[in-house]
Amino acid sequence: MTLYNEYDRLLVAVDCIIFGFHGDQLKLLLIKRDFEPEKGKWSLMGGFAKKSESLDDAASRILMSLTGLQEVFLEQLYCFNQVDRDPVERTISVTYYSLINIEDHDEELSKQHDASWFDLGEMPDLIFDHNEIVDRAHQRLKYKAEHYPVGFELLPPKFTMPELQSLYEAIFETEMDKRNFIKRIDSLGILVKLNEKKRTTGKKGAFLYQFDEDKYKQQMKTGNKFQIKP
Amino acid sequence: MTLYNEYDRLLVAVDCIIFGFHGDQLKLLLIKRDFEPEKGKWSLMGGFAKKSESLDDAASRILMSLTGLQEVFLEQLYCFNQVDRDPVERTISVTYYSLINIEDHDEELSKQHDASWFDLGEMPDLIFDHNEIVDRAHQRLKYKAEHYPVGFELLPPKFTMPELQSLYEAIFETEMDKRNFIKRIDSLGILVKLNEKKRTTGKKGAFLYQFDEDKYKQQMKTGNKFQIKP
DNA sequence: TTGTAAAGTGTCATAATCACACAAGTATAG
DNA sequence: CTATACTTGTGTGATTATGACACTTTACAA
Repeated sequence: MTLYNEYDRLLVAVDCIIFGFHGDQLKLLLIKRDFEPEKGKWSLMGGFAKKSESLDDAASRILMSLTGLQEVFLEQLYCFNQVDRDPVERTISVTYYSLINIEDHDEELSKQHDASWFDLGEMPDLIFDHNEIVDRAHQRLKYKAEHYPVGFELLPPKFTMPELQSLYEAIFETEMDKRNFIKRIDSLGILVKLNEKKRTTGKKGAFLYQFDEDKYKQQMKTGNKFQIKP
Repeated sequence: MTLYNEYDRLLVAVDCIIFGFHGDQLKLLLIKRDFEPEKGKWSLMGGFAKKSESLDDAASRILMSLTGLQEVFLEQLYCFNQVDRDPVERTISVTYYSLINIEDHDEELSKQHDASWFDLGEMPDLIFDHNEIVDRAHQRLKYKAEHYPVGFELLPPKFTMPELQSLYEAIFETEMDKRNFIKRIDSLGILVKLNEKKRTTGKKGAFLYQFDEDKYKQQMKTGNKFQIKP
């Protein structure tokens, strides 16, 4: 076809912001680049879009190649489009953020990419506009976690209330009152309390809970709104 | 430079969702295509990204070319990226939505493009995935209007309370109680009440108000949150 | 002057939010 | 075996926000 001949074609990068949570800290998985430009600097994991592949699929592929994970939370964030953002050639970056259970990812793969986890509060300088991208991803995560049950994506399937609370505190960068927090979570009616305790923290041990997708859908159908306010 | 030689370059479309408001109705400005493919069908106004121009600038240019307007609310919405969304060639579309005062746009220009306004509830079938794009834009507008004072972009500088209310009702697709609505708006402390009345509707006439950007910033600084709930 | 159409105004009951402190359970150390 | 240390788990009441609700005012037109 020649219909669109007169127009420019652009390089389209797909970059992934990969969130994890461990030890009260919200974390990001970054790679140390072993290729030009900016070889040796830290950056988001990325790749280039292919003609025969959707960007959603490209993001999945890139995430898979670094973490070994598929079928995890992955959502488009924003298209960064400044003309000079990549010094080599005009490139736009369509970014995707992902929420993973940090225990699930393939450490072998991430070693191969010289990847490592950084606390969100202690990010190194990243290449190009990647620091700006991370900021926007964090903003989006705050919004998303407030209005949708995506926090559980960052936890193991079984988790304790104190863990859940400290996750939300990390996301929102606030402290919360534990009684009010539990009251709100309980009122959502979307968790199942198990008869097991996790004993690693403290001496008393804390009961484990599971998120129940069906209960969540049921609650939303009956007009209940998911919301966790900072 | 040859660093990125092995990668594909893609066509990048920039499409604009242009919202207006008139007579209690939220409206969209669409064009009847006079070019292939899908000549004669309705579509969003769009164009292609250029190598030497940011997408933000491209969106501005496209909006300007249809409406004559510059410096109006314009924000990136989403990058639509299905492989087969354009039958001619693989094209991704980075979309931008705009909120304009419908009285301000250049009718001459829109005539030249065979453009016309449609009520959001009575949209024709659009080309490609443009109906899906419109849905997403409306969702975003709902969110944005709830949390930021963007509604005023859709009104003339001076407007009445009933006009403002019917704007929000159109955006949220709900009805609101006018006493509670006015109470909430008043409590935001961001409007200036003028000593003029608009007499076109009804016989009594309604007082005119203006949005005050400075007051808004002041309110936000003092911890007041903008919010208009559906 | 009277009718009409839309604008403008206040109260109260209910629900949501927020601040706040002590007891319970258990592993470990003495 | 007893005491200690550490973290979990639980309830109430005051304050604030929300939502339902109906009549009066204004000014134009007949």
